[in-house]
Amino acid sequence: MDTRVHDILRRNQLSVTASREKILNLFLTNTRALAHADIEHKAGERFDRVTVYRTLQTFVEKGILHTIPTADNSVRYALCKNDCFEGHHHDNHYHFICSACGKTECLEEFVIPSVKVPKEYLANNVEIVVNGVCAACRKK
Amino acid sequence: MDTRVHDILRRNQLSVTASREKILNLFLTNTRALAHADIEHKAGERFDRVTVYRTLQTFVEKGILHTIPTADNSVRYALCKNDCFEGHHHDNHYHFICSACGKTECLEEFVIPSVKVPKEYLANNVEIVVNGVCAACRKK
DNA sequence: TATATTTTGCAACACAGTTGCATGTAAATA
DNA sequence: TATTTACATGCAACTGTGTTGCAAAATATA
Ligand SMILES: [Mn+2]
Ligand SMILES: [Mn+2]
Ligand SMILES: [Zn+2]
Ligand SMILES: [Zn+2]
Repeated sequence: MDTRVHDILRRNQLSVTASREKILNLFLTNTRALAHADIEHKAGERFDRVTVYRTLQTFVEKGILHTIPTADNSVRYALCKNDCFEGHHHDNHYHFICSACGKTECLEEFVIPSVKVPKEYLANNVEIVVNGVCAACRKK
Repeated sequence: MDTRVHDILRRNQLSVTASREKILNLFLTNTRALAHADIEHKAGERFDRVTVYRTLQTFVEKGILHTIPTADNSVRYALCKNDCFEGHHHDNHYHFICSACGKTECLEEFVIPSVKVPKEYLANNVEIVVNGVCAACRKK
């Protein structure tokens, strides 16, 4: 169990429970984003489906996780950087999904390009998802 | 009923049925993208849920409609331009969703900006959805 | 019009996600 | 540490969305 797990939960005024520890640990020990099903399989078996849903919901509300929109309309979750907090996400980055292995990554190192909108329109937020093949899969 | 309805169906080797006419007409007489629920309400009442699903599926396969990914994971459909055909979509544009009225538009007039990916990665396809407020809603 | 081919509606199902409520567990307090 | 209080969990039941098989109906074709 990653040592940060306990701290992150306390910092967010969450009581430390087995399911929260287990699920948060999954994200701290994996670089890739996880779908609900991944979590239910890896952490699950031991926890009720509803508990997994509620835990993920809580983590998103607290700014511990953020969701990633995908073209196939399945929700994935990834760790937020430290500057997200309750009700205020600042996840100014876009995402990459490998079509071969399904790996989903936050690309935090690149700047979101500016995107045009029609005259008189106001753009608040730009969601970008890049589909492609990751380095590991290209070598195969 | 829009005069193009019949032609579009025949051009795509689809038999002309009441549900296909009605649903296709909805898209030709609306500029905005429609969700399944919109269609079921506007065209529905008269058609079975399953028929609406199958009709939309067929239209997407034929290249008459394309789907739009949204952050809230609900599928929306919009008319393709003429250069899409069976199994080959060429919808190189991004989308705008108004957070006030829900209007969803294809922004065909702008170029998709180039987006960086990590070294050794291959980018195949970039999905962009801009959330904001449309001109009509800003004036209110 | 008669026939072959598609499409439709219905029922039944699968799956994701939500809600209410009683019980169990963690945190706060004494 | 023992007690109290607040919160998290599991279960059952439910809703919404999308799919499938099949018989009946509608369409296209000759
Ligand atoms: Mn991210
Ligand atoms: Mn479009
Ligand atoms: Zn990969
Ligand atoms: Zn609007």
